[in-house]
Amino acid sequence: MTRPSTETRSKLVETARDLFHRQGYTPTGIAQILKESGVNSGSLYYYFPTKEDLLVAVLEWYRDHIGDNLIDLHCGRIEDPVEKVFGLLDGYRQLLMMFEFELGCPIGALALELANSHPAARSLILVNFEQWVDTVEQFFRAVEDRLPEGTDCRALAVHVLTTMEGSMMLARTYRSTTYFDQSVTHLRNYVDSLIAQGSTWSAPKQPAGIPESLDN
Amino acid sequence: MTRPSTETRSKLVETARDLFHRQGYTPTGIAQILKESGVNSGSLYYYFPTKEDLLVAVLEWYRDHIGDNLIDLHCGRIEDPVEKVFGLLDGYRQLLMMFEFELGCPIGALALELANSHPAARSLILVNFEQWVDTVEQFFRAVEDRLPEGTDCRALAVHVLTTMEGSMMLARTYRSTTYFDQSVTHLRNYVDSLIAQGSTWSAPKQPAGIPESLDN
DNA sequence: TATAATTAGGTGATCGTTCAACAAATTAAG
DNA sequence: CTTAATTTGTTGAACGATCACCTAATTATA
Repeated sequence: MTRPSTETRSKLVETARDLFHRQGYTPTGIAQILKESGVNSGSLYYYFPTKEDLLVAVLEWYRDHIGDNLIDLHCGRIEDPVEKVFGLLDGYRQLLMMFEFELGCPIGALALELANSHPAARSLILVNFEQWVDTVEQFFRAVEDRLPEGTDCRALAVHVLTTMEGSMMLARTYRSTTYFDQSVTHLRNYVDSLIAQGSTWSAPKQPAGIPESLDN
Repeated sequence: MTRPSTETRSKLVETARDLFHRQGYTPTGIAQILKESGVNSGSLYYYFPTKEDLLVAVLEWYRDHIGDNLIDLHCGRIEDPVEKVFGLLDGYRQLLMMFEFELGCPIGALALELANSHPAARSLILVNFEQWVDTVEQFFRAVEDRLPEGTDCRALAVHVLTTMEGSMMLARTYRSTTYFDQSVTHLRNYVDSLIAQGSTWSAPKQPAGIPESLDN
């Protein structure tokens, strides 16, 4: 049975993706991936010489499907760009509740687990974050005229991402969306205040911290 | 040498704390803890029947020392409560830079790693978060009169925590404080707007999401 | 002498990984 | 068209290393 060339490979990526999401990278053993995918070890190592190569394939899958999976799914039908942002956050909220807080942001969890030890994973996680921020940035750019003049839409999108990641962390720890909701409510309140400000006032002032360039 | 009763034990907790912080719980092996602490395996299992018991001891240590370590250390000399909040965040920023983004929030990383699989750890992580939020809440309460009437200081403190955790995640991934700074700047901008609002306007409206009680 | 604590050499199980043999599909030769 | 050679993919039993953990003997304290 050598015909379904890529089928075995993609089944491995799919199984690994699910297990890494639920359990993390290190706690997930090769044996478990083999068992749940119904693939033998030799086939796995035919496609992925090391476990880390499989991890890279999973992160590449996320990179290539983040658009389909998150953005369009959660906020495709909403028209107002600002509502799209919070529709996206609500999508994550639904994910939390649907799987009883066992699943969070797959990228975020892997980020903290692997940032120090797996350089290849780190740079792919970085790319995933960039794409996420890109998307939210576009939403804000679409309403740039409603925001205070000179507002950095990308920095604002970054703030949305950090709020989301932090909120997911608390939600999974507390097994409750209470803190998630509280934090997102404050974020919404902030964005609202920016828009209210935008019609009359000027831009928010620049960072107080020491500026530094991004080096990846 | 049985005299220094707690010395062996506390050396184990200290070593485990450091390794869990740098590498995470699962990737840290008992053998490494024994090697770096200079303790034999029998002694470890005399105090901690399982690896998870050692983890619990580490989290209890954080619980009992969070006041000394984080709050007083980073923002003890600052007088204005709002500045204390952002002084605390700056403390984490310094931690990131001092250890070249290898160290983040020890609780946050463990939260994502263990929330699903280790119930005892989860509830202790929860307690640590609570203490952190308590502290920041007190800071906001001290300036409650400057905030819009009816502002939920605890919810605002939660928002600070989520921003911090999310910002640390991005900082460690990007190995840069740029995004950290951008997010914190927006948080500061928000708090400033609340204070500006507080002198004239009313409270921010209630959460849009479905309210839910905290169950731990 | 009773107890608290440490030493150090183990245990079986699981870790990620390897590999020789094999089967199916593709290509090339007759 | 048939057949042989080659490539592509799969099988499943192993490998050594490390995993968390155990325990009998020993030392120190009270």
